[in-house]
Amino acid sequence: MTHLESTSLDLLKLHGLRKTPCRLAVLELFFRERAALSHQNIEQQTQNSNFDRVTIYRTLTTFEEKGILHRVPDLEGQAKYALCSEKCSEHAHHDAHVHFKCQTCEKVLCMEDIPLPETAAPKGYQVKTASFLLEGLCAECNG
Amino acid sequence: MTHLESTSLDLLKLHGLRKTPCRLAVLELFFRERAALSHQNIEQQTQNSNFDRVTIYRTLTTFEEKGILHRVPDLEGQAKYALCSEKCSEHAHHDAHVHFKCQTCEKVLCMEDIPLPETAAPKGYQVKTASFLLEGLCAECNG
DNA sequence: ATTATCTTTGCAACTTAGTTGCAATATTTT
DNA sequence: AAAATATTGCAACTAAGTTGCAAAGATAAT
Ligand SMILES: [Mn+2]
Ligand SMILES: [Mn+2]
Ligand SMILES: [Zn+2]
Ligand SMILES: [Zn+2]
Repeated sequence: MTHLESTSLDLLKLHGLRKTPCRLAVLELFFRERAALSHQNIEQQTQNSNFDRVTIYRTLTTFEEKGILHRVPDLEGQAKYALCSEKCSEHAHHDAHVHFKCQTCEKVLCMEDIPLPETAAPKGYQVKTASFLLEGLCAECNG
Repeated sequence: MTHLESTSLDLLKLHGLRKTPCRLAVLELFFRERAALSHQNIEQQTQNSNFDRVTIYRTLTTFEEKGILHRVPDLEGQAKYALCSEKCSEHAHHDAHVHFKCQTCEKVLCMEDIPLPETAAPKGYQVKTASFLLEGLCAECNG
């Protein structure tokens, strides 16, 4: 059993989810890639396993509910997901960090270290959540 | 000719676009509502005119290209559009402001007065554009 | 190890968003 | 009024996402 396999297994147990090939494969994929992934990305990168598209959709939804993955703001296009920090749970997500999308390699990355900038809410408005997406060139593509 | 009609007409002329019922209706709708609108919103709010869905899609695309409308980051769900400031043109958009989505009335608003917060780009990364979406209760719904 | 219970999967069918080609129509220019 | 050009509507298509349900699989109890 590889390292990623056992980490993934632990994560499933921790959240009371059954160990299934699709769930393990999806988790391992997220651990290997360190970027946000769309349903389509996952389908392509697990082609040989031939999981049903619906199963992958359901896996993503389940993981989001449990606090294993969070949705990442990818304007235009499909929903993307990324691994949550340990703070997240079934009850609440705590993924208030900046995200970065590279215009060259298209990767979307969580900048866990960059907190969301403080926001001057206009008077009368009550801000509950915020999301901040930067776009440009990632370290790799910037050269 | 109402005020909105003539404003809309001017805008079409200014961008070298022909005056058509669909384009006028869509522009007037944007001037009346002051919120971002999706294709679906527009289709519903112009039902009696019975414009073809495809025509509405093309109208939105054209307006975006010309710098009349800009896309608004609405995570999940369909693309939304809002009126651009006068600075925008065929050649470049200049809509770097904060957007606000009300969790109650679902309206998405341009906060033209709130500029984007300065962003500490992580080293190695080159930031080119950014988008900041606040969510919560709008002034109306906050009561 | 077998069985019972409860979860997850795969399939088929459906919905909604968005795109493309093309002929008919409307708008602008001459 | 006719010619030139831009826009529309239709039909057909692709892609994303959802739902119901029966069969298969995982875990827990015996
Ligand atoms: Mn993230
Ligand atoms: Mn705006
Ligand atoms: Zn890159
Ligand atoms: Zn509101």
